[in-house]
Amino acid sequence: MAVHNTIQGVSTRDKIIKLGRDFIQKIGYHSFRYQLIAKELNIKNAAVHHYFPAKEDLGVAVIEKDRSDFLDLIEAGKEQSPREKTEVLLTMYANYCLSGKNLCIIGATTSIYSELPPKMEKAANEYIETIESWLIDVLREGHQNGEFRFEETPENLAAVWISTLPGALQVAQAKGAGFFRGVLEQLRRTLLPA
Amino acid sequence: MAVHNTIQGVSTRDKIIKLGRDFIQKIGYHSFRYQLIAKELNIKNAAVHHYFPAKEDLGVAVIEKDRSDFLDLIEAGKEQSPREKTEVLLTMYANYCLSGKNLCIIGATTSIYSELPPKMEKAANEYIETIESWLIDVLREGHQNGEFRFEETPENLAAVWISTLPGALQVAQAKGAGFFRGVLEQLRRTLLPA
DNA sequence: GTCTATACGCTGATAGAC
DNA sequence: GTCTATCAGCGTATAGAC
Repeated sequence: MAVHNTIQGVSTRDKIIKLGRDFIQKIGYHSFRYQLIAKELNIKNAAVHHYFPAKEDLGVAVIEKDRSDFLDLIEAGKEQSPREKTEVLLTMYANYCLSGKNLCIIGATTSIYSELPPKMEKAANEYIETIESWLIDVLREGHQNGEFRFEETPENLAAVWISTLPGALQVAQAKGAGFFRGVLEQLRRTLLPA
Repeated sequence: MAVHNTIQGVSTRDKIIKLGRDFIQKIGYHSFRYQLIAKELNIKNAAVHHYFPAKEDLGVAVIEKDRSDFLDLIEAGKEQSPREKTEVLLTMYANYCLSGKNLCIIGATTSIYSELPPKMEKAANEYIETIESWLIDVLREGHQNGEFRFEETPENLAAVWISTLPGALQVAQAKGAGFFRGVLEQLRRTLLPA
């Protein structure tokens, strides 16, 4: 599909997913419209529907793309220390904040969770599960090798992190980037209590 | 206005605000419609518009009502210890989780922050500021009297709390109530590190 | 793959009678 | 204060030509 475009670099389909993700993270799934993507790509509404017949199809593709990118990221860093691995996650969120992405995928989906079409709910659950289970493993690994010194369970600590990061990204819109930096500083401390 | 209704108990206007808050916390501001309120009160769409001509007017009223309720709550507990005061906040959120309220007002507003009408943005900012400044004071008070033993600044710790609580409420929809309890347990520990 | 054109439903909102 | 009636606008989605 779209062979010539693929050869040139990025297919229209991939551009749509990328733009869809950008818009969803900036204004949320409900506020994002196909027209925004069409305008950006200088095509028409109907052309976007050619790739993703229903909006929820694109929604699922965006979630899965972001999950896939995350898996690539952790695969690339699998030889790093636990501390470095947690920094990957924190840096990812710091970049969201700095680049005007007001929501992560977790926040974008859970803030409208009760309204999600079944396929999107399923994709969101898998997405969250992926990050959570990875984080639990990283925390446990760091605890066992002595790099981390927290006293709570890796499960509970991971639960706090995947709640705090989406929440802080949202609240930082009202309180500013300094607010978010303070939260990051705090999360780092939870790994090494005095 | 609506004197006879007020005498009977609760005015239609107050019922609309209460229902508006319920719906906003369950399905979010964008998904909530006047028709849902009208149906619940056995009146028509136009009747709701009589009290709140524009949807954002009701949005503002809901935020201010929730802020007012919170102020009443902390006024009632002003003689409590810092520890008891923090429990008031945690219990409030635990009740959200248990009563099917998927979003707090902070989460409901910050998840669509970039799309908020100016008046709602202002109301949201005041709301967040109210909770944040109260919490900072409580944390500082508890630290000074020795009830809390955290090592970070009250400002940063408060920032974490008002990010974590809205975030955890959202994510708990996907992970279940046990997830939320784990987060609460963890937050309590941050006041008393080992 | 992209277009024009259009249908459709829904929601916010208004006018005016009662 | 509540109603009936109605509207305009928007967003999703489709049909069919090119």
